[in-house]
Amino acid sequence: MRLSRYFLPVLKESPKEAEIVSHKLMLRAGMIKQQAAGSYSWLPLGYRVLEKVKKIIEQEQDRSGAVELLMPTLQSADLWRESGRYDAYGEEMLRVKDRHKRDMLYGPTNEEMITDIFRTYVKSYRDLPLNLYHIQWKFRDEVRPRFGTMRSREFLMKDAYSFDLDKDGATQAFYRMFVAYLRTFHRMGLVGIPMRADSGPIGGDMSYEFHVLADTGESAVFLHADLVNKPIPPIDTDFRSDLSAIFKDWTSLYAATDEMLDEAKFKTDVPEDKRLSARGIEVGHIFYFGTKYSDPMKATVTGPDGKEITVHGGSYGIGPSRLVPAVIEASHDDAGIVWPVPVAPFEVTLINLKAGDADTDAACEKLYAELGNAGLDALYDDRDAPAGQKFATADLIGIPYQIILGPRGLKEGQAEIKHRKTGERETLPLADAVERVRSLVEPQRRDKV
RNA sequence: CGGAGUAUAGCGCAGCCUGGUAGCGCACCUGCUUCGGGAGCAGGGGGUCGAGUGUUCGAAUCACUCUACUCCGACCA
Repeated sequence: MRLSRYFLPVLKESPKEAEIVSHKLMLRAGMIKQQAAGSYSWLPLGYRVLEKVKKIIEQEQDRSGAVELLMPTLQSADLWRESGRYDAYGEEMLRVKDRHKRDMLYGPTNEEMITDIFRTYVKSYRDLPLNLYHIQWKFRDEVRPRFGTMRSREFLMKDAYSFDLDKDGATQAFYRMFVAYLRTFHRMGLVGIPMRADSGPIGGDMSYEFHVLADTGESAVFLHADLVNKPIPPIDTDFRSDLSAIFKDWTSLYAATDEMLDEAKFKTDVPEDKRLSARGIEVGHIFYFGTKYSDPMKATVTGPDGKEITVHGGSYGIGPSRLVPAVIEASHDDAGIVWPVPVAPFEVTLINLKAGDADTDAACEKLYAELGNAGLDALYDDRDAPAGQKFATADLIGIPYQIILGPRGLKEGQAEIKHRKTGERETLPLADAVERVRSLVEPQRRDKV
């Protein structure tokens, strides 16, 4: 992408409505624009990050055996009357009427709709297990949206819904999502820790929240320090096998948010030097809900013995539009965002220090083409602007690597590479620059772990 | 929904108390000079001062009503 032809409205000062660092940086980096309380446009740079986050989620959902589809945002109230939630859901649900005065709603979630799809088509136990998911915009009319896209009213959500014959089957489905989530957050360059959550009226231990550790997180979390660097289940994990050992392994180490904290247990289960108090941002939630929807909505299949079986379900959410600020909260410095490679809008930016100078332009054009040929996501800053401005922009928008080229270096046949995260700079022959960046970027993509 | 604020150019702000027809920085446009960490000089464009009503000879400024947005709290992917 050539910056001169791109749309990147960066701001020197952050608009006053922004309170937390991720919100400020997303506004300053030209990633989002607020349109109303809790409602945002995703500008090109922000949209690229959101798409990368989505892609990783899709890859890991697919790997786990879940199947993607897409359901509408507007739903008929009738479905929600069936489950009883039309009246149970409060003001948070945005209710609208269509031209025929029919009651509609902007979906805050999709359990009813997916259950309707399931009961229409799935009739036999042989079709189970099944896990269907989609990534769609939701709306919850929060009393008080805040922190930018961290807590917006309209938000993007990946929600998966599993269907199984019985609780044992549903438990396996739960484990598959558990493992998929561990992998998903790791792949984004985050530390995502599963924490026992309140499972409400269902009870049991089948409700986990995943929290990203970040100093500015909204909730206090307490965990065993070994969880932070615990290796995730690898890419060749067999999702058709029994994953209970992985689940037990991870959940044997204590981790809880302040709401669920059992201080006595924290102290007895975790040695003192391993007790970690930190802050976390909730980015995912998985839980088993049994027959809560299948029962009233009559989602049943015929069993081997010819009898009708009410299916057991679970649902599994991840908030991509929240993950973007969560990554920023976990990774930034005074100069701006520091993107982990897997979700960076561009992996490398080429900075032409003297746009308009024929030799420098020619050398940059060549480099830019080579970056593309090497399979790198590259942003070429070809603007006619002072060097300082280009450096500041590159740092602000957080591209992991900067290749800096000006007449001075060009005369020596040298280019400079700056590592955004460490600030480290290296000077190397122009001809080696692309390969050097490629070798730095590739292992950090985490697409083969 | 309770409490507290804010609203003046794209962004950040001053002006309001003490009414006299709007200003600063950044951004934007033109020209020249610059060019390795958000450039310099000169010139220029852009605002029914959130909306409505009222008081007044005169309202960004005073009064009332409304709307939007933000913050703290209770609530949430």
